[in-house]
Amino acid sequence: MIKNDIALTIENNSELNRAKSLLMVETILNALKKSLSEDEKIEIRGFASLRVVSKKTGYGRDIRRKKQIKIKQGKRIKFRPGQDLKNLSS
Amino acid sequence: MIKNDIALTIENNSELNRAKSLLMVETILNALKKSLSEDEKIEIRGFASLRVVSKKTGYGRDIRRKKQIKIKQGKRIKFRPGQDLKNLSS
DNA sequence: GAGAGCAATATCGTTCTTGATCATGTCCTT
DNA sequence: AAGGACATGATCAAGAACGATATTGCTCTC
Repeated sequence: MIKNDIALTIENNSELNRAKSLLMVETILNALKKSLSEDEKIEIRGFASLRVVSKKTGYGRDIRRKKQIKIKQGKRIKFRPGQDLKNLSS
Repeated sequence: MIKNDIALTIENNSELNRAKSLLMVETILNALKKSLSEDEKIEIRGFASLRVVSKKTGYGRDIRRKKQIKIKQGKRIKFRPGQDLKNLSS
């Protein structure tokens, strides 16, 4: 399933046309991104929760040269499946 | 950010009222769940991708009794942040 | 439909998640 | 506003993911 399919789902279940549906998908995604960028957690009961956690790993590996390389510290997005997703994937 | 906030985002960016917006969120989530339950992968460029992978770990741990316990094999949902999410969390 | 733009893959050592479960905290519905 | 429902945290060890990068393959845009 790709982004267009999601827009199609919106189109089929609302009074919005295709273009507006696609715009709607973008709007929602941007809202989610913004929420995460502001260090908020996203919690969608029954589906999943997303949260930003800090990375601790400070190394990596250069495959070609086969040696360790330094990695800049940063953050990571943690995804936790909710109850419904756990059921379908158990 | 929680589910109601997402519905609010829809309400503010479409001709849908609150109830329809909430219904829209459920519709989309159900489409995503169904997609995953059918072993499809979800790929939203610039945001993230979700895919179902089979679990390999076959053990667990009972904290109270402090001993290993068997775990039934099943599936797991893997989340991979897309470019935009990587940027905001780097 | 073609070209451009991301995602997928392989690699390997260290860090981190997975898994069950109860208690607690947070959210949603009545 | 309160109660019911669901997420969170703690716990431990072993197996899996993470990280960079270039190439390949799929997706999106025009």
